[in-house]
Amino acid sequence: MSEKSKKLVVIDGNAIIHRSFHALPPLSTKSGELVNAVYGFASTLLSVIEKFHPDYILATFDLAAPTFRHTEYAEYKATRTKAPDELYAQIDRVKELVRAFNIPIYEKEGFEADDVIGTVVKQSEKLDAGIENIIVTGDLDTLQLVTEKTKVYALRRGITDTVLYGAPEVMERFGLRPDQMIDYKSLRGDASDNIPGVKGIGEKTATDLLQKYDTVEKVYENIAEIKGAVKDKLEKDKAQAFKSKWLATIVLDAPVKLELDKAITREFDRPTIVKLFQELNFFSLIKRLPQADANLRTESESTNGNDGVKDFKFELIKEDKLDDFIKLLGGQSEVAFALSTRGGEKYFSSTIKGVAFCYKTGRAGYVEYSENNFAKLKNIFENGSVRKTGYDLKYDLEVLEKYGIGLRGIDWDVMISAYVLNPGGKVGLEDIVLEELGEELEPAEKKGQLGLEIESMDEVAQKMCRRADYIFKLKNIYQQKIQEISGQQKGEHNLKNVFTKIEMPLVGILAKIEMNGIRLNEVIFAGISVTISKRIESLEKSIYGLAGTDFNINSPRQVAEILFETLKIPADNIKKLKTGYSTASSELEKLRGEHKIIEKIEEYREIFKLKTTYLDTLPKLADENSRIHTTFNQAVAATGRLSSSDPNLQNIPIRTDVGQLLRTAFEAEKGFRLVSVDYSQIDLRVVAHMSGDKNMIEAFTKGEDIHRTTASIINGVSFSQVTEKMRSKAKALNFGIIYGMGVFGFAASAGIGREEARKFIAEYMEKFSGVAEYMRKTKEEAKKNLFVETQLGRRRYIPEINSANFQVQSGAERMAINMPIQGMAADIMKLAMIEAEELVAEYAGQVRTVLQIHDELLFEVKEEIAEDFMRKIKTVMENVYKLKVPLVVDVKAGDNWGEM
DNA sequence: GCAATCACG
DNA sequence: ACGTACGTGATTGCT
Repeated sequence: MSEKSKKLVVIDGNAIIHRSFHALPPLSTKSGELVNAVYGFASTLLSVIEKFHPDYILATFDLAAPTFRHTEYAEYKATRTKAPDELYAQIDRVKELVRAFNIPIYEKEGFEADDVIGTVVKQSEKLDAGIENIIVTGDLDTLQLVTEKTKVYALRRGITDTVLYGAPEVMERFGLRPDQMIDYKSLRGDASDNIPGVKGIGEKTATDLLQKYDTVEKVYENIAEIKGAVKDKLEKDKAQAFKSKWLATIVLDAPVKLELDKAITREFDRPTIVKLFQELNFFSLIKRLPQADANLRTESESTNGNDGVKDFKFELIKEDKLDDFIKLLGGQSEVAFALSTRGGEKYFSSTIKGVAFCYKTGRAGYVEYSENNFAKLKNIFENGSVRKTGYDLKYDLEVLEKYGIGLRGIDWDVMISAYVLNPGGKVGLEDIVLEELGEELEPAEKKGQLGLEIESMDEVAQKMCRRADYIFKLKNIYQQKIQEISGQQKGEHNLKNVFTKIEMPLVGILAKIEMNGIRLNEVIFAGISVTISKRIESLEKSIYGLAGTDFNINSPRQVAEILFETLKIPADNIKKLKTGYSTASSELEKLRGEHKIIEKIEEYREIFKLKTTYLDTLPKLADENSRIHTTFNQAVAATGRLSSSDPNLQNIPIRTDVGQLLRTAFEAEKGFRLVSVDYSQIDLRVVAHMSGDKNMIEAFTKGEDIHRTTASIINGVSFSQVTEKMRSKAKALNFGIIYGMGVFGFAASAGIGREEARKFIAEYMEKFSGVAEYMRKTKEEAKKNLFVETQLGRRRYIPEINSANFQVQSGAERMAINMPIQGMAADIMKLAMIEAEELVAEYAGQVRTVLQIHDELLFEVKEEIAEDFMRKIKTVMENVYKLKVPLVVDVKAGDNWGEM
């Protein structure tokens, strides 16, 4: 064959659906529809198109009606357990997808997909055109169809690992010709289809017999030659063997007709597929869609009402045009902008390359950075009546500030709006453009091989203008979505207020906190570091001595090997992981006293962690004033909390002695004090408020120690009779409430047996019936709505709440319980930060906010006014939101964080 | 790039 | 019968 032959791909729909359904995790859409099999099918289809570039594609499916095999042989496939409804529901989705791809569907009542496949493949083989057939399937049932012209492309282990079977590959794997696969099944049987075969003959014997005698028929013709048990078995099941052969033989003349011209791989309906993929949340697959040619693309996009590509005009604004451009921008009430920067994630290490402004959809201009250009643009940036939309404005705010530009008129941060609409979801600009507009956006910074910029100014301009344009469009989409959801929410609290009254005002505040930074005393750190290094060395030595050998203490695997193999410490109670026994601290704790090495390892772990994560790292990040600047992530946590990274300053140690010591290095500048303000028991107060539980409200109203009160109620003793033990169990119980505990989890954290734990929980639920009822209702609502909300209207979607998988569902229930609590505490703290900022402003220059650690705010305050500030901030924070119980704030001051 | 571990609220 | 409390981020080892 000198000419390149044409290719026909025949897709075995049901086989791929089954394979994907069982091999893939239960992916579901936002609306809770399970779509893992659809995903597997779509992904397979795209890889097949990419890999084979077929000239023709068609898909086959089984139909529900019984086939001729069932009619003739009642036991056929009788042992199959019916697949769950969740699988059947996906078949229609797959067909919808196949239609959108303009791929013809072949199916025939009374026949199985395999018969349809066999028939069309034979018909194709008979054509003169010299077509190469490729059967795409999830099992090996069609291997018998392999010939010179036909191959089988099968998925194995998951859906990414694949094998292409031609005759040589079949021979290699089974030691038989493809057509012998029928005979092989006749003897060996096939449990999944309930094809009996010959009882007692397995893979090995079947292969041996067929290698010698070729077919089942010839095996029986030569039965006299065969000896012993095999002969007996063959004779006993002779009828069954031939019946099996009949069952296993794929029909090659089913009443279907291959119509090649209708199977031509044609331009598929891109907008429909993009829309379908969006609906199914297959964003990664949109990217993998083959590019349609340019003509078709424009045409299809305009029919989609999406004029983004066609009607997009951008301009590189040169100096002589800048005044006109600024005039144009100054006349707008609303613009979107995208700042182009170079130099990294952190504002203090980046420089401005330029900026694109979009003043209406499809119209944007890019201005390259120069001192002169930006001196002029400053007027626009600082003009509050030109409302601005951007993406991750906190960063832009910081970078511009460095250039002496104070951004004003901040209206909309697209990243934040994406977050409030789906917290925990992806919020990268590339991600949301794909998600909302179905288009691919190239990443902001394109690096050449040496990390050098390789783009021309025109390219940069176009790219940034496009970004600004997308930002504008996304704002409109998100605004509508937020409006829509808010309309469905009752009362004054809704998502729109969460966005405009909480999240947007916070953007600028967080920028300030980040820029303030916190002062680190590097000398203290260096001192601790020296002491700790020595201790680590000595621990290493004694651990190696006790183990009798050197090993890497930082490798959990090697630690497990030493403990449980070398030293033979009994591992009965130890949790097992995929890789072997766990050596987590909770497990090591159980082993204390078994061997001296345990405590050493525990101590080694603890201080090694402190050294590598904090002592060695933080000093490197300090600026010329010894201040460290974290990044607060406002669009990450699914509950509404902030998170902190690069470095994370929300997890500075405190629980251990060394941890405490470490905190003393975080200090106030000379002439200032650190003031720490933290909400006392805010999570439990929120629970009391939300549930309206009588006992809890009473305890907080009276200002009692909540854990002690809980202990006294649960144990039925008076307040003064509560022992430390009782209190600590009650504390674990209260934490459990917040986390949606189970018996096991509570038992583990309280250090008691399961039976005792069960009793405690039961007792709790009875005495705190308001809490129990609240939890029940929350779950019920979550199952109905597929989301939960805080009282202020912040929402989290939890589609897995109705999962058929018990474990997934329980996990979702715990999230549903926890989010309104943790989320409302976060809402309150965010409101407090906004009001605190007003107070901070009153003390211009004498107070700066330096950190937020979920329920604590840290300020750096001029000594003279510290007392005054402490009094006022307490009042502000305690009155920021009215609960059914008082909000209590503890205020402390010190020269460093460790003192408090 | 993931698993295991551990720092915090 | 199953695995086990919510939410984060950083480090190390290992494939």
